[in-house]
Amino acid sequence: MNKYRTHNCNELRKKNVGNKVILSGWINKKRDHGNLLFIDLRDNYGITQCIIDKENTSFESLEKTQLETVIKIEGDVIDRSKDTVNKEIDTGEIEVSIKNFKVLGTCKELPLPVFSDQEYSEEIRLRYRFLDLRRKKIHENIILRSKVISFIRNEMNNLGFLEYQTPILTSSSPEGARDFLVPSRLNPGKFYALPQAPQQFKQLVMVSGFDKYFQIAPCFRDEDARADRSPGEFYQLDLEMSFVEQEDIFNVIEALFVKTFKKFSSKKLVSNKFPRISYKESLLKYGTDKPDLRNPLIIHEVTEIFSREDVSFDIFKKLIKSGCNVRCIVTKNTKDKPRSFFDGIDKWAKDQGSSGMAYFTLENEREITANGPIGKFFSRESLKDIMKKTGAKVGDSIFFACNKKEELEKITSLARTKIANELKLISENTFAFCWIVDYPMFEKDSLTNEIKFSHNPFSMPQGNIDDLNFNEPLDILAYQYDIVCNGIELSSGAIRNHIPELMYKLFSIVGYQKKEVDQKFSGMINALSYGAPPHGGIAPGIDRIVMLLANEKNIREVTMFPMNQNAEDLMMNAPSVVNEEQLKELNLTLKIKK
RNA sequence: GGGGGUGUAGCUCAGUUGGUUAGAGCGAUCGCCUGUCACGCGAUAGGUCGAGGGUUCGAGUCCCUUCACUCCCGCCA
Repeated sequence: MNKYRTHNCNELRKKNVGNKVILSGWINKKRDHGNLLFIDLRDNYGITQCIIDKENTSFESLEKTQLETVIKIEGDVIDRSKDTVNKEIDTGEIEVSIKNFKVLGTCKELPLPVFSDQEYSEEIRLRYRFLDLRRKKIHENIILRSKVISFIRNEMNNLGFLEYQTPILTSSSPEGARDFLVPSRLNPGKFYALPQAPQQFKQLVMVSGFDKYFQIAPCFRDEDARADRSPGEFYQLDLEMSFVEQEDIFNVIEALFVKTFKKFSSKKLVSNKFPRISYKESLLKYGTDKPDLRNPLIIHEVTEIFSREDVSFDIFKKLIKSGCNVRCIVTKNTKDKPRSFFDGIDKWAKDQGSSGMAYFTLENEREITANGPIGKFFSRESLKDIMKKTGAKVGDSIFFACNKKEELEKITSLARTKIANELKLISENTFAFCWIVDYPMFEKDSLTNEIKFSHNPFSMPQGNIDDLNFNEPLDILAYQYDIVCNGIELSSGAIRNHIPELMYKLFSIVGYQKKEVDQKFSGMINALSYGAPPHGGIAPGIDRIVMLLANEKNIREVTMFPMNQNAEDLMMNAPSVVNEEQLKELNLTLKIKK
C-alpha cells in the first residue's frame, strides 16, 4: 500500500463510510470552532472535508498548521447528517474523522491567497506561479489544455497523420519575425536560430515522402507581446500534406475543429462547414481579414451615391475627389434609439482618430425621409438608391465614414464591432469559423512603394502557371488562406510552391536574384529540385484554440509558465546575465548601451 | 520605439478641495467558540503611500523625472 494515500481527495463517497483511509494534500481552508476543527484537504482531483476535535492529541498542532501546508491524514470515513451535506463538492456526503496527521511539506506565510476569487497583480502571479497554478480556474485551464492537446494528437493519428520532431536549433531565416539566436561554441562567430515555425522542415518532410505530417510544435519569435500573443514562444498544431489541394486541407481542419470544439465547449458552432470568404470581400464587408462572423453587421461601399448630383453633402464630395471612399453600416430598427447613441458612435469614431461618422435614420412620413444631422443633404431618389444598395429599410439607421481606403477599412471595422457591442448583437455562446481565401501573392509597401510578398513567399500562385501575368504581380492571387474564429486569427496556411523555376520567378518580382534565393533558402530550393510532391498545410495556434475553449481573453491564462510583457520569467529569473567563462567559451564580448 | 491605464499593509482595495495620528476586508499572531463549508466573536502586530526631485506653512493627493506591471500602436513572412 502506498504510504501517502489510499484515495485521492475527490474519491470518497457514501459507500466508503466505515473505511479507514489515508489522504494527502494541501490545507485549502480551515474552519476552527475552538474545540472542533474542519479542514478542507485539496489535491489535483478535489476536496475532502476532514474533521478533528479537542479529544484528539493532534488537535492543537493541526489547529496551528498554516494554510497550503501539505499534510497526510489517517482517519475514518464517516457519514454526514442530512443537514450538513455539502452539495458543492463531490465528496460532500461524507467527511474524514482524523485519527492522526503528519506534515509532509511546510508552508511559509503566503504572498497571495490560494483559496480566493480575488484577482491579483500579474507580477505576483507570475513570480509565484506555482501558487497561482493551485487556484481552481487556472488549474482547470491547464488541465483542459492538456486534454485538448492529447485529443488533437489522437484525432490527427485517426486522420492518418504521423507526428515527427524537427530541430529546435536551426538556421536564421531572412524573412519574417526576429529570430532568437543561440551562439555556437564549436563554430565561433556563428549562430543557430530557434525556429519561428518548422515551416521549411515540414516541407522537407513532404519532399522526403512522408505524406502526412503533424507536430505540436514550439515556435519562437522575438516580437512584442499582446494579450493573445505570448512573447517569445508559443505552440502550433503544425501540419502538412502531400498531393493535396486547398479543399483537402480545409476538410481535415473542419473535421478536427468541429470535433474538438464540440467536445471541449458547450458553445454552439454556427456551422460545420466553415464559410469561404475572399480576402477582398472580407476587407470590404468587414474591414478586416479576421472578421467576427458572430457580428451580423456588414459594411457597404456607397461612394457612388455621394457623387450623385441630388446629394449635396459637400464635405464628403470633396474628400471623394481627393481619392477617398465612403462606406456605411446599417443598423436594423434603430429609429427609436436616443440621440446619445448616435452621437456616442460619432464621438467614439473621432476619438479613434478618424473624422467621425455621419448618420441618419430612414423614416416614412408620407414619403421616405432621412432624419439626422446629414439627412437634409439627400434627395428622395438618392435615399431609395441607398436602400437598394444596402438593404436598409424604413426604421433603420445608417452610419457613414469617408476616408482613404486603408483608414476607411480600419475605422469601419472598429465601428462594426463597437456598434454591435452597443446594440448587443454578438452572441457570446457561439463559435463562428470562416476561411479567408484568395490572398494576393504580392502587395505594395505603403512606405517604399516597392512590391513585396504579402504573406508567405513559398505559397503557390493561383491559376495556370504558364498563363500567369508577371507584369501585373498585384493581380496574382495565392493559394494562401487563414482560418478565423470569432474574430481571432487561428492560423495561416498555404498550398506551397514546389516548383523551383516558379519560385525564382516570384522572388525576382520582389527584387531577389537567383543567387540570393539559392543562398538564403538553399535547403528548400535544393530539396525542391529533386522530385518534390505538390503539398500544402496549415498551423493553427494551440494557445489560441485553448483560449477560445476556456473562454479566456489572455493567453497567460492558458499557459503554465508564461513570461511577462517584457519577455521575462519572473519566477526563474530569465533572461539572466551569464558569467565571463561562458561568454569566453562562446567567443562573445558584450557591448551594452547605457 | 510610441500612446493609454495602474501602483497605498503579506493580498484586494478606500482615502473628499492639498490640512490633525493614512483606513477597511482577507491573511498573520494571540484569546473565546463542538457542525462549519467565504464559520462566528474579540484583540494585537503590520505602511519608504513604487522611487527621486519640485511647488507649498503643509503633499498619498498638485507638477516634473524615473521604475514596475498591464493594454494598445508599431512589429508578428
